[in-house]
Amino acid sequence: MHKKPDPARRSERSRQAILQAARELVTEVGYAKLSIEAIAARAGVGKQTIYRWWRSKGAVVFDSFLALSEDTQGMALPDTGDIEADLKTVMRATVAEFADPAFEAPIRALNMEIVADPELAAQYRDKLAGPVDEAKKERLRSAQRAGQIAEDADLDLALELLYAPVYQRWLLRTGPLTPEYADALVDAVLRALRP
Amino acid sequence: MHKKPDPARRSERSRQAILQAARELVTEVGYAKLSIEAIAARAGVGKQTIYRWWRSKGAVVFDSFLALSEDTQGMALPDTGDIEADLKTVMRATVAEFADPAFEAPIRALNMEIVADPELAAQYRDKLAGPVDEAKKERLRSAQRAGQIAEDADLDLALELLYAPVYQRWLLRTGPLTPEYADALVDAVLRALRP
Amino acid sequence: MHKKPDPARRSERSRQAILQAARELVTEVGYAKLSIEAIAARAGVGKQTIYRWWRSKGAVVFDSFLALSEDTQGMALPDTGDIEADLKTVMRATVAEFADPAFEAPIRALNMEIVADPELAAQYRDKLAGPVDEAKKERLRSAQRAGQIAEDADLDLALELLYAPVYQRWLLRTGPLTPEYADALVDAVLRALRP
Amino acid sequence: MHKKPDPARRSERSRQAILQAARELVTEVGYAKLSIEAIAARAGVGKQTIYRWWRSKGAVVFDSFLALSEDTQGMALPDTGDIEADLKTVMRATVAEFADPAFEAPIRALNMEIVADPELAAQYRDKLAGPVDEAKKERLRSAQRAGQIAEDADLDLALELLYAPVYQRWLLRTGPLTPEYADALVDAVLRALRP
DNA sequence: AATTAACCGAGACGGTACGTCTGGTCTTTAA
DNA sequence: TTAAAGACCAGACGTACCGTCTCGGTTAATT
Repeated sequence: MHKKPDPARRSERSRQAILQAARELVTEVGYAKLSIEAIAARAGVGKQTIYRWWRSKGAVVFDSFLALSEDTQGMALPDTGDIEADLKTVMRATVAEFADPAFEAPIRALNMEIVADPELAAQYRDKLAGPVDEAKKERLRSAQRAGQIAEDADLDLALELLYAPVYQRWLLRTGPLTPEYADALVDAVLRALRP
Repeated sequence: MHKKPDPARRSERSRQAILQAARELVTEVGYAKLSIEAIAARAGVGKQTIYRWWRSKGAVVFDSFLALSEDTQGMALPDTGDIEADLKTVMRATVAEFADPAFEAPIRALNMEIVADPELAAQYRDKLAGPVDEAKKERLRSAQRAGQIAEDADLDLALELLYAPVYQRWLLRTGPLTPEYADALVDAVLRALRP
Repeated sequence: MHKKPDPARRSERSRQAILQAARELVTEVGYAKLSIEAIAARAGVGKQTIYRWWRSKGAVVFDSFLALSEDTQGMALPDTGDIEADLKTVMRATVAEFADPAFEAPIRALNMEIVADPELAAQYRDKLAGPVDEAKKERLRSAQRAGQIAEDADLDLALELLYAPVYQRWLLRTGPLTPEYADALVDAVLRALRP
Repeated sequence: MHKKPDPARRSERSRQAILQAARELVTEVGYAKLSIEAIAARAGVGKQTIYRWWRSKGAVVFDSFLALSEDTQGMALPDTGDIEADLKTVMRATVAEFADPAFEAPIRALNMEIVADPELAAQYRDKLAGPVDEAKKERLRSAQRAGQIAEDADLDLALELLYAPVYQRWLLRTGPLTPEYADALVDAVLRALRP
């Protein structure tokens, strides 16, 4: 019979050290060359302590990003009343973030994990993407109330039309991520959403 | 000094055996648990023969899919004169293909490779995605000539608006891939492209 | 500072459970594969309780045998007046005991411990071998008084001549342990000890 | 299915390095704390190379001693015509060898292995003990021819009477190993073997 | 009766080593 | 020269135990 570990006895110090080590190593050697052995060594922790609390290397890396963005919660998008200007601001920022080489390696690692592991994908949706998407939809609803977007527009689809092209370009490296691209994207999507 | 292998001397029988073994093993054990060792054993081939001709596990898997779709070349999209109907036909087919569980494992493996390895991504663009995209753009150009789409529309962006949402939904498992979804997507994109 | 445990507070129930578990496990999995972890689990006892009272795995196993043979104390050898007959009786019994496959594993384990650990060897001499050897020497002294053995014979050496060959045969598996062998041994040793 | 390695392809260089490393480490850290991991590291060899050719840690250590004494073969005992003097010379040397603290650790390790593993015990008999015992018996036969030992004496038993007591004293640390002890032993055994 | 100090079961912890698996290189033999 | 075969060095895998530690919960002997 398999006994589950008792979470009450979990060492917070070890947990933090492991997550930090994972974050550091992903940026240093990349996700593919990352080993649990190295994480344990860097964190000054026995390997078993990792295996006790995480299912896989991916779960550790995933949690290390979760922990990072726990303070990103509750943010709201700018609302100047001009949906076009606001969206362009947001999308230009998004595009710039993706283009930042410092985030390249870890975010790509995170995405590989999510693609490969449905369970992590679910966690990602619930804990990271979900709240952010809700904030984005709230801004779009505000635009609906202002009559800038059709009342019957499918906001989930709208979000996908806005973000999926950027995501795909970045993930598959199929094109440059420039501010002009962000603007063109917003223009096109707003045309599709016009009342 | 390192001598490059002479492609003329390459054993076609071994190459085919390796590609087939790779294809079989990807579907059987998944990409993550696939090993060069296992491919060599299944193909009845020395490991060196694999290392001589491919850079990495990913390159072998990638080639094994290339070989499969070599006959998919030169296809053209339907052109009944009604861009909306034609696109809905195509997108419904695309959505159905993605939803097919039989292709799930290998296609996901292929995408993981492309995401992780920029060189394979380039090959993918040139040899697989490129020709298909060109055919799709050709259909859109035909619609432009027919006045169904704005003359100055950015066709690359148009393709991304059509396909990226589907790709993202599938890759991140963020939503169901239904015919209704395909139709809604086409409707939205055509609104964005209207003259 | 390190505080020694207070023997008065020792749980007799735990002690017995540990010794019994050790005995069972030695016969089941052999001494080499025996672990303190397994003993603790089988005995339903915390690991610390073992470490508190014993220095090593060997010490536990050793004690578990000590406990078994605590009732063997105070026995005396047969004395019919005929040293040859008596010794043959005793040596035949000894040989039979060694040949019994049921005792093979645990006794071998005990011997490995004694060979490896001088401190346990000392305990063994004092608590197990010593009394038995004294009884054997007493029988030889009786034979000396009866004039069947030289008065100046070295009885320690005599015991070694009798028992070491049997012990060696058993330990190194260098030959069969038969009643005939026991008789031949007694004959030879008695020739060496003749007045 | 399990494939046996091909001995023809075995690397002699690796074999020697492993045996030497094993010999060094046994004397440095003792048998109990010896690890295959350490042997591989010291020998500059992959662990698999050890597991490929040896069943266990014990087998490696055993072989490392075998290799050492391969040149000890074919030796003969002194034969001055005086069996008592010759035996005392030999037994004093044997006793001195056992008492040498430099050989203590490795020889004890070797014996633990032989005691624990019947297969190694068989190898030990055939390759190490056998030839030496034959040489000893040859000397005794010579004494038989000279009329110093009974013609019908059991020479195997004679050897055991001579060597087992020394072996037991050393193994169980039950007494000192002095030249006087060697002499007393020879005296006693010769009395037992007298014609 | 309340306090208190030790033992107790339990099990997490930092570690070491296990025996296996794979990566990528090198060598041998045959075609 | 290429290929099959497979030994080699290297090192990560996930597991088993080590011996230490901390946690609540008895238990027994003082207060």
